[in-house]
Amino acid sequence: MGVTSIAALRPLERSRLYEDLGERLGQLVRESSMAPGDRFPPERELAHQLRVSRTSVRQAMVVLQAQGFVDVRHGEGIFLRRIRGFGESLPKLLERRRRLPEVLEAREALEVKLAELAAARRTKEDLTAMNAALRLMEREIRTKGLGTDGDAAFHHAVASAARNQVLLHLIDAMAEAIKETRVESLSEPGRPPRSLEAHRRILHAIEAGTPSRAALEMRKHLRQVADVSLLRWQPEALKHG
Amino acid sequence: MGVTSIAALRPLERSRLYEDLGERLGQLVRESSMAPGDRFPPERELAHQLRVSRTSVRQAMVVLQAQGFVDVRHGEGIFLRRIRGFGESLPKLLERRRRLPEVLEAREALEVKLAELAAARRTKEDLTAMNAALRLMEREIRTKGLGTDGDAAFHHAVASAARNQVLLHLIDAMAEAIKETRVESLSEPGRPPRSLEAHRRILHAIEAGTPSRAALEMRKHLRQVADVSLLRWQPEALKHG
DNA sequence: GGGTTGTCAATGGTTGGACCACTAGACCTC
DNA sequence: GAGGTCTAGTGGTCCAACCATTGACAACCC
Repeated sequence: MGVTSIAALRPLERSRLYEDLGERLGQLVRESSMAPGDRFPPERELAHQLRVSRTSVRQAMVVLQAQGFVDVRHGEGIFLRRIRGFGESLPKLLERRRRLPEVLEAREALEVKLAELAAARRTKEDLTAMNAALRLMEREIRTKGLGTDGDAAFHHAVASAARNQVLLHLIDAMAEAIKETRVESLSEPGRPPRSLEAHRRILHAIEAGTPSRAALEMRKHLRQVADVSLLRWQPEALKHG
Repeated sequence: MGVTSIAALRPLERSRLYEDLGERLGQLVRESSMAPGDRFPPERELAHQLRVSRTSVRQAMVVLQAQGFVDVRHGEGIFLRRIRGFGESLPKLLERRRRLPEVLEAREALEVKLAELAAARRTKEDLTAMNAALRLMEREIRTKGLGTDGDAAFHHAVASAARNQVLLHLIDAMAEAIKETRVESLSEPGRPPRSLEAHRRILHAIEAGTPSRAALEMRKHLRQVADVSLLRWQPEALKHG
């Protein structure tokens, strides 16, 4: 075995200072019995005590603010909003491949509802978009592709038709992880044509305006998607690393 | 009517510079035909062209990075990851009260699935927590409270029992908005005791380990919650401002 | 020629310090 | 006491410098 496989020689990746600070602040929150509404020490003091510049503290805070964990009020101070998951961002959570089973479950939760709503609210334009997506998928498959682009376009069209920005935002936040599940699933032999058929059934239900049937077809479809060895659920206890 | 109600005199809230920058970058992304993978201009140049300090550009980028919209690579540059929803954070989206109907729909999507999973995966400890939550809710109601704390504790216990960190993260991100819907709903006359009953039925299903029934009961419960005038769906077109 | 090494410019990462803007509370005046 | 004024504390923004990483290319060596 060559030197390249020695664990100690893998490229060491340095985290950014503001990320470390975020974690540190998480510790602070969890270990100091702070409650929602409590004020943090001033930025200047945090900077001094943690031996970093105020700029770095601010970067950390700006992120926490955007994630809704703290409330930064000009002239007043920085206040804790919620404790659970403090500092954990979804992108970071989704990076780990072993989370794919969880992603599938979340995807089902969201997309079944999206299909249901889409059946009730879709416009003519929405249906046009869905049809176009399926034609694209068909073309991809005919030319020996997996049909991932058409697949993605279809699900996006459904999500748009549901007219719910909150749901749309949640599903978008998982977009990248979902893409992985899509590739994983469509790579299974014989899968693309079956997937196309499933999509057609979903579209018919949405076209017919029958929410419950749309939900049902979407659920069936996603269960099928999840039925790939790599994507199956494993209890926490069995996972390594 | 006093001067206090003149719209122009409401406390004008200044947005932060980095927030504006985020939006501006969003414009840039949408209007300049950038594609995922493309590189942004260097921070220094953006700062110069937008007439702001590099610090402010960096704050904006740090947020976008945390939200997964860009990829910041030391020594290389900043790269676009995804376009849809660029710069829109969930907390900001949820701030608007008129989104409550959408929140309810998202909540149903997630919690029905959580209940289903909880019925399959709950441990003895999970059930203990759920029972404790219901006892708390009962106590609150007996003392003329709304039972919101017990309600929250119960739903949290269910979410934990589902053993899915992704779903947990999503529901947590909406925690504050959900709290509003909870108060809104439990304030309806006669609602708390009925809500408690619904919770009992959910718990029984989870206890019995019957996912489909747990899902059903949770759905019924949440439809009930949503049945309050303020929380009903209104099409975009009818909304003001 | 072909690989190795050194150098350098571009670019993000971090710092310290200055000054601005907002808030709440202390204080003063009447 | 009501009202205004002042001020200390705190976040918001800017600047200029320097550090760290990357990639490209020149210089070198065999």
